[in-house]
Amino acid sequence: MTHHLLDYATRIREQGFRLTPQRQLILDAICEGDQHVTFEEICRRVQAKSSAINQATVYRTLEFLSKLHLVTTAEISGDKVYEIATETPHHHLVCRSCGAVESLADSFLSELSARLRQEYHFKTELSHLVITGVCAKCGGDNG
Amino acid sequence: MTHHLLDYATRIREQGFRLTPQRQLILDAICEGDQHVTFEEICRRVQAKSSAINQATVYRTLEFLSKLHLVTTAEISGDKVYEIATETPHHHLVCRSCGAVESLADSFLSELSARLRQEYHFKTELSHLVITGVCAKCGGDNG
DNA sequence: TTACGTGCAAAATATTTGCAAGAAG
DNA sequence: CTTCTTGCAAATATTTTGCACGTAA
Repeated sequence: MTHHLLDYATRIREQGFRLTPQRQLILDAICEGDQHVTFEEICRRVQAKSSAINQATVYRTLEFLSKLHLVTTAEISGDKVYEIATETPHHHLVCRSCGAVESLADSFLSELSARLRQEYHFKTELSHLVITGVCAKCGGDNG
Repeated sequence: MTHHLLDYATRIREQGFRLTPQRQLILDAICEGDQHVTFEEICRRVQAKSSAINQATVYRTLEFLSKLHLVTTAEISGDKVYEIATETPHHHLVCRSCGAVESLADSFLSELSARLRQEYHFKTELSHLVITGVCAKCGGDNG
């Protein structure tokens, strides 16, 4: 996952905010996790690089980045997780048994979105949908 | 929403647990909310009827009822909410703008479930899926 | 230089736990 | 009776806040 830090910098500055080392580190920390990252994990990564970033700053920064739509949030098996917001939305299959997380292309949901739009006039904003179930490995599924 | 308390009683006793007044009150409180209820709301309702039920009991009971699959949980715009588990699953459309919550029949998701099962061997357990977006009223949608 | 951001520590919230007393079955 | 449950209060955990100092632009 490439980390277009310059883009982030621009998008932050465009809104009249500053790009601080703390914000960079936190963005890095989220990017490095190849998928979802918890608050705890973000703190760990960030503090490995710069020992003294305050937790309060992490809380404030995550809220800040969410407001700017640079970061999205979801809840996976009871844990709040963060992820870099991407151009093309994607979603996740989470196995209730082994906890495995698999990505799911947005196209899988386009039909559903279309129906909801037509029948309910509801415009889905599925940037980060989490679908729970049992994966192939755990289900002993063979058809 | 009918409250088949006897059924709950049976299902609780079947597992070797007891049906206490506290558990009844908490089940009532969840049923009375015509849709999702927060922890806070449950406490309020419960304490309106029996002034002195401890919060710790509510926490423990909700966990207990979840384990028995009598109650389901979801996260709606950052709030953990509880709902009575129904025979036929149903889901929710939540408007990010006005907060309105609309129910969605499970049939809307059957196609998606089928595809995930076929292509991923993933068995969905969508007891309480929350889809965020913008509702007709807020979207100014007309087609 | 001038707000915007951060660190810090304390406050406010939220959740969990141990244990003795109470009660359902 | 038996042991599952509750209440209570204390222990933890989590998140928020105020304020003075630091710093990006």
